Amino acid sequence: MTASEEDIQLLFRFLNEIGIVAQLSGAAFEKVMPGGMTLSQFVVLNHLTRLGGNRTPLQIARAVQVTKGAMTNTIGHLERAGFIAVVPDAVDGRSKRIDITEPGRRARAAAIKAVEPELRAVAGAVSTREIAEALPTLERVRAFLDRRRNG
Amino acid sequence: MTASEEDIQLLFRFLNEIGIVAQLSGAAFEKVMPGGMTLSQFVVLNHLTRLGGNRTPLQIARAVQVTKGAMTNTIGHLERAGFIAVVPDAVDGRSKRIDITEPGRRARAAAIKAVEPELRAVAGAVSTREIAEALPTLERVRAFLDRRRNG
DNA sequence: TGCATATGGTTTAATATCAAACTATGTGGT
DNA sequence: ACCACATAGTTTGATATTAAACCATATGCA
Repeated sequence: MTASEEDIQLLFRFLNEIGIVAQLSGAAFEKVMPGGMTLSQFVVLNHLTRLGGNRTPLQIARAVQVTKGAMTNTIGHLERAGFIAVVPDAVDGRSKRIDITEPGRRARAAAIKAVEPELRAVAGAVSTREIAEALPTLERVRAFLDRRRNG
Repeated sequence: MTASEEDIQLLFRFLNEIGIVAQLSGAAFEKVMPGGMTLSQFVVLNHLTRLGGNRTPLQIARAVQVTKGAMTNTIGHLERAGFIAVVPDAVDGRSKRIDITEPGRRARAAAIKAVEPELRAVAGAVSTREIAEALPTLERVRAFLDRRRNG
């Protein structure tokens, strides 16, 4: 079945709305972050915590959808802050291995604590049931765009 | 009813997913744009087309959620490209009035034509019915964040 | 072994964005 | 009329990001 004109309009509005929500929530996030932690920095710490450490910068960059150059920058900040440990890869001389440190874990926990009130506020305004229903759709869209980007 | 821990987790994932979709779709958008038109530029042209011209830069900035500084920049590009007309406001000496031009309309149409295949591809991968269902939720979240940002 | 090519990471140049300072104009109250 | 304050837009300085060039190391193949 081919998409009608209204379908296109709909999708357009959908993506437009997503763009704005992303912008607003990202800004709100950084506003409450302690110690000037950045969203990108947090995302890396979170990734390392949830999926485990011992990852290369490139792996992380791909996972969080930024270029390697951007990851070099973020990694630098996190390392200078003492939130991650960076060691050369034992077997591949080109590569590095990243692990979160104890201070890093604490910083992540503090960050989560800081956003929690914001998230609660959202949860108070929008039923979590509909959020739960919308999430799979978002995931499908993301998966599609992801696939399309790579090939 | 107060939000449970899982609700918070859910919302977090939700917003995270939104951030990634926004990034991927924005990048995909600019990739197919003709003449190096930028997403922000398109958004302004689109806004002027849909809601009518004779608007001030500040109105547009607020509508599309960027700072006035960013709007100064975007307006400059669009004007240099001949896509908008900028005239001083007749009654308020501080202000300007923006209108889209014929070339601007054509550029917008061309832009839409260029993204259409992309949107069709998305529509092929994700049912438009679920998109339609998710949209109101997004709008509610956006409205909330918007309200919260301002006051 | 050695060379072509691929891959991990850094650097560079350009750009968009933001917050905050600044300029100029309008507005309201005394 | 004046002065304090608000508002529209621009400018400035900092920063994150990207794409592309660049370096160093690995890998595959002759």
